[in-house]
Amino acid sequence: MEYTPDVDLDELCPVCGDKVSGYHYGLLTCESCKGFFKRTVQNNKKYTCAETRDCRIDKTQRKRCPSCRFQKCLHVGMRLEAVRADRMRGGRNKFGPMYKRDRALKQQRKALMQAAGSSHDQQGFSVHPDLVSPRTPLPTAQHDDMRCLLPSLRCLLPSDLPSPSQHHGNYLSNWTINSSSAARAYTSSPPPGPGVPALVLELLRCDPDELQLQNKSAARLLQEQSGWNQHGRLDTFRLTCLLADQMLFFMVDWARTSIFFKQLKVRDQMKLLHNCWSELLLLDIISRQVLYGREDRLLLVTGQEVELSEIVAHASPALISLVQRGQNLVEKLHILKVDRQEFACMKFLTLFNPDVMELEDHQFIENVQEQVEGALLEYTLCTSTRYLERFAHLLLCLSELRSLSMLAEEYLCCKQLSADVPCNNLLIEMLHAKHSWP
DNA sequence: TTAGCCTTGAAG
DNA sequence: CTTCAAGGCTAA
Repeated sequence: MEYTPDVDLDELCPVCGDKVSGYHYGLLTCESCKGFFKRTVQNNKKYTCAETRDCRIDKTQRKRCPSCRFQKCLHVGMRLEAVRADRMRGGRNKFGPMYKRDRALKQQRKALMQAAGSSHDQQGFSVHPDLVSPRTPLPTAQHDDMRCLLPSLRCLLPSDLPSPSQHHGNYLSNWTINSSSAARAYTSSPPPGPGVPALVLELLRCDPDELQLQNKSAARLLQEQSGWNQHGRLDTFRLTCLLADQMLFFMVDWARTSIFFKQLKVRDQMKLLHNCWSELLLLDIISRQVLYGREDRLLLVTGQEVELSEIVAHASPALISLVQRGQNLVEKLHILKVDRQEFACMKFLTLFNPDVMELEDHQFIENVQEQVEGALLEYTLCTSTRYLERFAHLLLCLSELRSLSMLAEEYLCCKQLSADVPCNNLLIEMLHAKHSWP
């Protein structure tokens, strides 16, 4: 078993891919990007891109476009506040504890990956190499402060840690909005980059960190698996439901802390989520494939991969057609090279659906829909020459997503009728909600 | 301007 | 005391 004592330093700089030299301005970066970021912020430098604001930044080309380099610095999560206005040397800043937590998280992640890798090898699972040395931004303070929200754990595993009391019984009915922590999350937004609409940046900031999702879901899955292994073989479908259930909790957590959504009354929040949960779930899976996935494999939220051929080999015709339609959509979005910004907009467009019946704050929801649509259009205008066509394609994908999600819900309903779905979880609550509204 | 190495100094 | 992420310096 390979062991590297210096866990942090074998990673690559998320900006340019060079060797990292330590934590700088919020995350692990190389020495040169540290210096570049410092010079840019200290001297209040303004750059302009001579190309189309999407220059590749790597070790050999990082000097060519400072504009895109700085943009990337901000995008991966380097923090302006960490550059000191008074230029005081030495000492520590408020990020110290965050660095410490991040180190612990990485350590834990590494152990998890080793455990997951060895225990899944016989089952055809593998671990995505890009995710072992991540290219996603590091967790920020706001994510670290978020408590681990897994109330479903309570119902499925009663012996587990106690969860907050508001999560007893019906998961959504008496769920409360923690506005103070939500407000804190958006107090310091980076300055809008050239061409990227401020709202798009804001929506992107609401996106959870992929690595944290991985850690939480992988830990949960391993725990479940160890429990099952004592009593018999693990059931794949049951495991899938568990994973979907987990993803639903992440989704609810994302929504409740997101801009606009947190301003809504709980009743409207529930209606919106009940309406679009399956779309958001699929969009989440699909965006993961487009952004990080590899061909002919399904990348799970846990960071594990499953061969598509393996799924198809064991699936019913209904499931096979679902998988194929999903793959077509992945392919389409992949060709379009849809990025995180656009996916973030698409998530909000899906969530803020003004067609939902009996909304109390219908006007507001319609406004949000229009604002996000406008921001997405503006964004495509900056990033694509054939922006109208691109924008139309993206909306078309959303409508395909809608019909796909309806098929998926039908599939789940059939499965549930045959009592294959484990009951008493958020997935089933969502499945039933749409039909049981007054 | 860049990027590797140096100095500093509060936190642990 | 040690640590290590800030800022500083300087040759290329």
